[in-house]
Amino acid sequence: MLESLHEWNLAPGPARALQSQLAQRLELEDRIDPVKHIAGVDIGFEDCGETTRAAVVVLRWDSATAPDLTVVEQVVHREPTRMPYIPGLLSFREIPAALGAFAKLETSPELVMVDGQGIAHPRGLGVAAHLGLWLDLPTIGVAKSRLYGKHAEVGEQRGDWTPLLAGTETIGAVLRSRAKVKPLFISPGNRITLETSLAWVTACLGKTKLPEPTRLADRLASRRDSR
DNA sequence: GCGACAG
DNA sequence: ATCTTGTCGC
Repeated sequence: MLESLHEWNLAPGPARALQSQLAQRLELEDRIDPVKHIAGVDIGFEDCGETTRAAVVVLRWDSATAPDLTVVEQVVHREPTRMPYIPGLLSFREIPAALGAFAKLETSPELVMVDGQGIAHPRGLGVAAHLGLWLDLPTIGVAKSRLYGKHAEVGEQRGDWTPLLAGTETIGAVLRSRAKVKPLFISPGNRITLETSLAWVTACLGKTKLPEPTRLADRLASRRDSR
């Protein structure tokens, strides 16, 4: 479609304007089909950054055997890097490759966890939120550091969390996913609330800092297991 | 004008 | 993000 051809080739100014527009289309209430498969997404780079590699890992969620998660499919997609990293415009650099990976997927996840911010973004459209609009799926942003918002100190215990604030509005949560480790920044992307996002991230937490979907996608995108 | 700044 | 070995600790 015409719009898609231009969406990924915008200059910084127009890109920021588009983010503000698209943010208004986000659904911040739960609209989630019964969850049977959860996908984790992450992007990596090769050839000194010339090639972008998107990785998607799909895990099976069994309410009966939960929190046991089994990998049912994993896909890697490579394509030329289209633009440099610019704080606040990460989605324009990573989403094209991510969509390529999803296109190769045979399984259809009902929930997606993305390495990056959801609505915890200057214009309310982090990579997880932007991808959620394109896939029309519930997405959760799971970032390893802060981009936007303020917060109090987080408790030391695993599971402790404190709201991430933009003025008086809560846009996410700073979660201590594991004791003695830097906290995670969780924020809803699309079709999900912060409360539900926290519940799913917590449910997918293994013994490491990152929830399984993102942890496995990270490993796959980081070049080690991808070949 | 001076910082801050996902991956 | 990426370049990179060993090493300290639960």
